[in-house]
Amino acid sequence: MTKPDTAERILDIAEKAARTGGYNAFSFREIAAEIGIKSASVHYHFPTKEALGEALAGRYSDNFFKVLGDPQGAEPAELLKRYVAAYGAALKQDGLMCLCGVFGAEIADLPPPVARATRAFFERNLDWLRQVHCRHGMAPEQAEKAAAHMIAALEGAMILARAMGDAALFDAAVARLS
Amino acid sequence: MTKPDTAERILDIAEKAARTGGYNAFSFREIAAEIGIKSASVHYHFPTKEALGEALAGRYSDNFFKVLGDPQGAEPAELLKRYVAAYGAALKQDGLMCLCGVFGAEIADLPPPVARATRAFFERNLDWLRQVHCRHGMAPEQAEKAAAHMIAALEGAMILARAMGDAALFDAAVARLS
DNA sequence: ATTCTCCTATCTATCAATAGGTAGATAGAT
DNA sequence: ATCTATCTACCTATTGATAGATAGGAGAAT
Repeated sequence: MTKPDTAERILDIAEKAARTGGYNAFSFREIAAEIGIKSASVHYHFPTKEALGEALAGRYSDNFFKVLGDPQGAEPAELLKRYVAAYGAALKQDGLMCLCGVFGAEIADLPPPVARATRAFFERNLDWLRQVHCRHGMAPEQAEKAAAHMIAALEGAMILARAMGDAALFDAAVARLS
Repeated sequence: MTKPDTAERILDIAEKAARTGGYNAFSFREIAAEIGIKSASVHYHFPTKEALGEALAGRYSDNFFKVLGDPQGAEPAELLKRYVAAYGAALKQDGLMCLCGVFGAEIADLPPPVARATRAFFERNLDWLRQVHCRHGMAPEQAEKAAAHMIAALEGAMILARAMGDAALFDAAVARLS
């Protein structure tokens, strides 16, 4: 039989809540209640909230880049299309914000380890995009700007679409990117 | 003498906290402590937290569009430059996020009146930009996309710059806009 | 085979801190 | 005498976190 893997379920539930309302939107008690255990048992798997938040951002980042694949792999144009689609999927399939987008908005109030993990996500994004743009024949200076622009447009597009309750606004906002 | 105008001070303090850590980052007690009154007195000016949040978003929006001015006023190119500068000022002068950007990221967890006021901010943004772009000779369809794109890029650029602790990333991300 | 030991994962029970909110009193100004 | 703005004192709910007990399984020692 498939083992419950409580730690994974904790992360799943916490991620969903965090991507809806930020770092304060998930609590040990709510997570425990949804699984059907006690809040003390959640502390067994993640000793503190900041440890849970850090694991959350780390797993989200890893999953994200597993989908994107090697920046030196497929054709640059194809990779960029895949990049935009990854954000779109997070919004439309999950119906949620980007976890690190939410954390990024409130970064100054996050515990240092969570803030670090959030920063790492954006650093990896910048790095991945810089590589792809350079392969596409762009000068390093321009690649840097293009990378920052793409991240910004996609994170902002998610906020705008969710705020207005209109997923079509996401597509409108990022139409010029791909 | 200048009267204290407690309500205004409450809004100032709450706005700063909210633009740092979102809706849960400001509390009646913290606001009261910073002013030097009791939390019950804050309830006198704003009966509930959602009323305070709503007033917060409303005032932020009004101030923002007072800076921008009439979309039918100055030259379109000049207006767009002013628009980008307004976001840049919010980030660099205040050192804070856009209030409605933070609220937008956690909109699904906000009390309905606060969510409405946040949506109204973005609606006004879309409207203002649509008008300016149309005046600039853009077709309505393209103006809609361009408007959504600008809002998204600017909100996202603020998140990225704050998350990475590097204001230059804001300029890099929005370089192509103006 | 039985017993002892250890680890895993959960439980009960509780703590101190903080949250938003309310009732009712009070001082001062109009 | 009324209104404004504050106070004191309290309530209930929720938060993250901890101490200590418990049940069950795995492996080793007898």
